[in-house]
Amino acid sequence: MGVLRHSFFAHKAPNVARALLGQYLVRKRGKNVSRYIIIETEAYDGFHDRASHASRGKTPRNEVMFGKAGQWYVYFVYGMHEMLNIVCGDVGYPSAVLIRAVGGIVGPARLTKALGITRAHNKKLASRASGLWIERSGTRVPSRAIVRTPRVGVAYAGEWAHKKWRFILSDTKRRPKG
DNA sequence: ACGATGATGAAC
DNA sequence: TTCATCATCGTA
Repeated sequence: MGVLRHSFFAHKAPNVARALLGQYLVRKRGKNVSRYIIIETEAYDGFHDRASHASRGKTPRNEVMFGKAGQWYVYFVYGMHEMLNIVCGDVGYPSAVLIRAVGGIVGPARLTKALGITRAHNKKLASRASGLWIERSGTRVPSRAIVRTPRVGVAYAGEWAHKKWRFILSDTKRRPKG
């Protein structure tokens, strides 16, 4: 399936976060290519979202969030963990989606560790050239398969903390009882 | 429940 | 230059 590019990401982060569920995160290391279905995301959107790094203006760390959609934003936190985000929205409008979990790997720090993603990917385009990209899945995700919750670890963010900007692809393997 | 572990940004 | 904070995780 096709590589997702700028036009997919140039929208508001919550919409992109939801649309990413069921798509494939693809990692190429050497000659080995692995695909992982995206099952959990979080949106960080705009100047006023107090949970977002961008809420205190542009800084050296977060400047990629203000740039063109479709770039990776990878940052270091807690002295040991790397977090993988994809930049969204229009140039000048800071937003990004944190990829928190893929099939078989749950947790944003576990994900980057397992796939060998580091700050070296920061500001790189999500493309084959960077060895890390996203491909469209053929199958449609019905909205009833998506669970929305508040974001994790942002209790400090006041009223922004309870926005339901975390999107989870619920277990589809169950069939309706009948 | 808590410590690991270091970059970041704001204050001074 | 110092300091509190941090989009987490493993061990207890």
